[in-house]
Amino acid sequence: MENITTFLEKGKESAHQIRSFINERLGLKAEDREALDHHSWATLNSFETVLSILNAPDIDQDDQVLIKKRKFELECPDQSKSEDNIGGGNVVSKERRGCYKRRKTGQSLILEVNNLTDDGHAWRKYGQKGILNTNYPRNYYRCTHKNDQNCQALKQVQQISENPTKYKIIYQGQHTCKNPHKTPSIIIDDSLEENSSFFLSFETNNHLVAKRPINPALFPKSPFHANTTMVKQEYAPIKVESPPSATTHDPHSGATINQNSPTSDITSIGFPSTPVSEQGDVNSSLAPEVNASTAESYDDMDENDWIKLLTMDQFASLDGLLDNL
DNA sequence: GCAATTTGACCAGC
DNA sequence: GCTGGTCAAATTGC
Repeated sequence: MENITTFLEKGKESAHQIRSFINERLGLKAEDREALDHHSWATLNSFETVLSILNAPDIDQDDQVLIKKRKFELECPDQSKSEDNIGGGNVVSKERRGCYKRRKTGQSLILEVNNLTDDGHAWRKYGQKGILNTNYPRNYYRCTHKNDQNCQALKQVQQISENPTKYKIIYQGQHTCKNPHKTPSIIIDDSLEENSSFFLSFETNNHLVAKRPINPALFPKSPFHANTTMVKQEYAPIKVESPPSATTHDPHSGATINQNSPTSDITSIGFPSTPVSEQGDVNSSLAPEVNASTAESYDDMDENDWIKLLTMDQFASLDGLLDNL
């Protein structure tokens, strides 16, 4: 870890020097200077981002979680395993109600989509909650394989008050389950990408990962790019209160579902500047256009993988700029 | 009958 | 005390 940090610090410093060098030694036109500013900022920001993640006080937080977990286990024996051996009756079950470990906001991925479709995983709804200052309830999902494979992935889906045709999806935790029946990837309609904006957010505890929209081309193979043929209506069971003009009634579940299109049109994936609980809707107006790509599995990619891509892309951009000078 | 969803209650964190 | 996340009994659908 220390080596990584050292290398990143050096890379950051080098990027800074390159920027200074170009700025001072070369007579740039205003537009070139602007481009240089943009790319150098992005490059430096990438280093800052990675460093901030690596330097996050994870160990301390993990320790705290561990302590709380132990306390929880003492007071509330593991519910999934002890359901049958703690006295067994409804009375005991009721007494244990609410005895759980509430998750602290860990790393989360925030998406803003036009439609709700399959993201390649099976989810089971476990709650719905009205949220203050919002017109629509927030739906809570956990991985279907939570019990059989102890998969800890969670997902929240909420229709955006200001723009009811869109939904904010928050993914928390990573899938540890193996589900051969599900194809990975989030689906996006190529046809809409031209005018779409992407924001991607990986949040850590109290940690701002980035403050600025990123180029979606950074994620040429991201799960947010896919073709439209893989779409499956995953969310039919979700009771969402869409505007009358854009909704229909699902005969299967009785739920109201969005009818805009069968695709999952991700319009923004954000780097919010505030924690999940505080941030408003993700601003998509600043992001550049999106290039379409094909669907692939990115289940294996974690936050650092994306950041590597991000960093590499910024270097490539800077490289291209230098070539043109 | 089983699995998934609904929904009121409970509790942690702020 | 309020808000949001989770639990679990009840309900619904296949």
